[in-house]
Amino acid sequence: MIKSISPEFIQMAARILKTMGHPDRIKIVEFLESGEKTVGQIQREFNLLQPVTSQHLKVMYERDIVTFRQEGTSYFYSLANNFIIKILDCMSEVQEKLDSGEWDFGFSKIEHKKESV
Amino acid sequence: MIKSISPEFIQMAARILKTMGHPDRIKIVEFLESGEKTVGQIQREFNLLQPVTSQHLKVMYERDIVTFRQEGTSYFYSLANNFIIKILDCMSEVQEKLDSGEWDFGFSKIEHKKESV
DNA sequence: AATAAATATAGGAAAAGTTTTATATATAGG
DNA sequence: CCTATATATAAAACTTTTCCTATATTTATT
Repeated sequence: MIKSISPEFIQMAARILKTMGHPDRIKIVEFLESGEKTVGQIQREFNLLQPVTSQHLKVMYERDIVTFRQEGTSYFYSLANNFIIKILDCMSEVQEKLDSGEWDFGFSKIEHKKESV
Repeated sequence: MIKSISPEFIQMAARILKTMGHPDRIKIVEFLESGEKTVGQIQREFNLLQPVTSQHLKVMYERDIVTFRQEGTSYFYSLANNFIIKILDCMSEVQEKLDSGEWDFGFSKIEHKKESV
């Protein structure tokens, strides 16, 4: 029997994948994997503008990717669910395969167009 | 030791996740998991307009998610790499956990706002 | 050669996402 | 109270997607 993914799940997954489809956000989420971080820590870690950092976090909060707790003027953000962790795991597995040469996508280059648009 | 994902990989992953962040495209890719399909088969399976189907496939082709072979007037599309399969696996694992009640994201509601007191 | 079938491409409008600059809010410390 | 710090929010300018309608291209068939 073939697995079938339910429509509601697909909707939810699409929202999450789309949201995660941004380099900064992948980095942030990966950073959060090691534990909660304040906005300032995240901002400094990746050299982001403060509003950009806040906005990424806000979007991810609205989409249930991160959550936070406030303590004084600090906001500690952390991962909100296991799906995200799964996705991170998935990514590192894939990177391992690529590193080991077991897989080769043939598009190690960032730029890579078969067709211009 | 903490895994670290390389910058180039992050760029690539972001592109793929973003592209996969669309319900139709998740469905299409899942459909392709069982083997190559023509545009018409895909279109009929999900009741999509023909140009929409073609466009999704074109975008996914440009981003190395699918590939195709032509035979007469038919274009047979199939999955282009293992990352995609990993992502699909990841999604079905997550769905299983949700179904079994082992996990609960608690966000069935679409709207969900951070409100001050 | 004419036609049909399958699919691609083009163009534009609407929607969604991103970035920048500016400002507001809330808390802690003096 | 006043000020500094940390973070959020707002608004506008852009940039990218997405979706729709229309049309083009290619191959097969008659």
